[in-house]
Amino acid sequence: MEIARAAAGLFVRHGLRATRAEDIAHAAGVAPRTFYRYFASKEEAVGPLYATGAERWVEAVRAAPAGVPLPQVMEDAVRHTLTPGLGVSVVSWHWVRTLIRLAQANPALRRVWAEACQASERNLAEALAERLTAAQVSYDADNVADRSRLGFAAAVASAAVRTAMENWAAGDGPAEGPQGPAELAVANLRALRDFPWSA
Amino acid sequence: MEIARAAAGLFVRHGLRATRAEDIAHAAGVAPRTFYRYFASKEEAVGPLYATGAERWVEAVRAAPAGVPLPQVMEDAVRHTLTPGLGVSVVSWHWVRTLIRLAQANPALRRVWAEACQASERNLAEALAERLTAAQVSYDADNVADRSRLGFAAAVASAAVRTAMENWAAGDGPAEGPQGPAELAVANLRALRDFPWSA
DNA sequence: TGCCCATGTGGCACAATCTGCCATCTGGCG
DNA sequence: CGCCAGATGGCAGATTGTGCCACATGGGCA
Repeated sequence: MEIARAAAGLFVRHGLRATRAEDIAHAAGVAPRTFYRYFASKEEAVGPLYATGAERWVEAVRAAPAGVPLPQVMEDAVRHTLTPGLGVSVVSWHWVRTLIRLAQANPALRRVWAEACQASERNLAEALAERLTAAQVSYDADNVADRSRLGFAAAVASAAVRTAMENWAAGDGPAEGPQGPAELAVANLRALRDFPWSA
Repeated sequence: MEIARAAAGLFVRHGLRATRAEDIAHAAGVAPRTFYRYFASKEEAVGPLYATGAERWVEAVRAAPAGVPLPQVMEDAVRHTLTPGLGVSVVSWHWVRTLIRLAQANPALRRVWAEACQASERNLAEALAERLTAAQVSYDADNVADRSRLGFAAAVASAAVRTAMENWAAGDGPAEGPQGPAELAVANLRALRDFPWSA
């Protein structure tokens, strides 16, 4: 989204406080009224930026063949999405880190980040449900306990990636190697080796 | 917080859209200016309501003796906090369910809920770090991988409770028994029996 | 007692944020 | 061409959010 990039640029350059919604609209080449058709507030404008990475990850999980075991699927998806140069261009990682730090520093932005994470979590839950039915595992969408278990599995997997991103962004380490977000996330997933994903 | 209760009442009675920040302030017996000293927006006003339950849970974890194994600690804390009549009065559970549903229905409120959950997650991470050092487990707060693992553990435990609450609130089941939030959360925690909480 | 100061509160003005309503433009389609 | 659906922009106005100052309260101290 063009507006989102304009907003991110202004937030980073001039600070969140100093940039008005009108400024973002102007920078993106649209009228203020149009801006408010897409976003309810200036903070929300960067939401799509937070969301795209997560969406790509869930997409990768969704696209995996049904035969591969789920832990393997998620690990592959993580490497595919979070390794610089594969999913996202190398320079973008600087922006990602800056934006996540911005979110940690500002309550309003932190809410946007938190909501983006939970949105992708719901998205992942849907993907997992599809995999379960495709694998002919008994799953009753109307059963509270079943839904709760599935939602929890999605939350756990999402958290593996989210906390990896947050901790990487908080430090100064490189985006590649064992300190990079991809390997941190994989380490988290490995800690779940015995997690009963489908039971 | 008195203001939070007033806000919740108005949100439920008249809807989020129809209640202005000024109305909340008036209902709580304070001036609009005072309202904005405590909350940056009318949606934030119910934040404390979302936060208190989570805080009580983390507090229970923090207060547990160092000798008890962590899974047991968290399970006890869940039962203590989420069983109607113990931590929260029976009638309050109706309010809790209503407020969580409100959050699911409204983007702005959903962000507040999401942020409250992540705040309690950070809180729990701190509590876990204290437990680790108290138990003399090697833990390096300056090491990215160590911090990531700890943050992930906190996220997983938080998610167990959060998803239980969300799924319970979304349905019509009772607040007690195997379909209640306490047992749903315990079931989630049980799925983590092999999780390496401190490694 | 009188003074000072920290803290919480209210009033006022004003900037900024949203939103409803309508006008305009654009592209597809019969 | 005439028409329509969807996206955009302008404008007015309600609502939200904030800086600044004033006032009240209560606690410590000479």
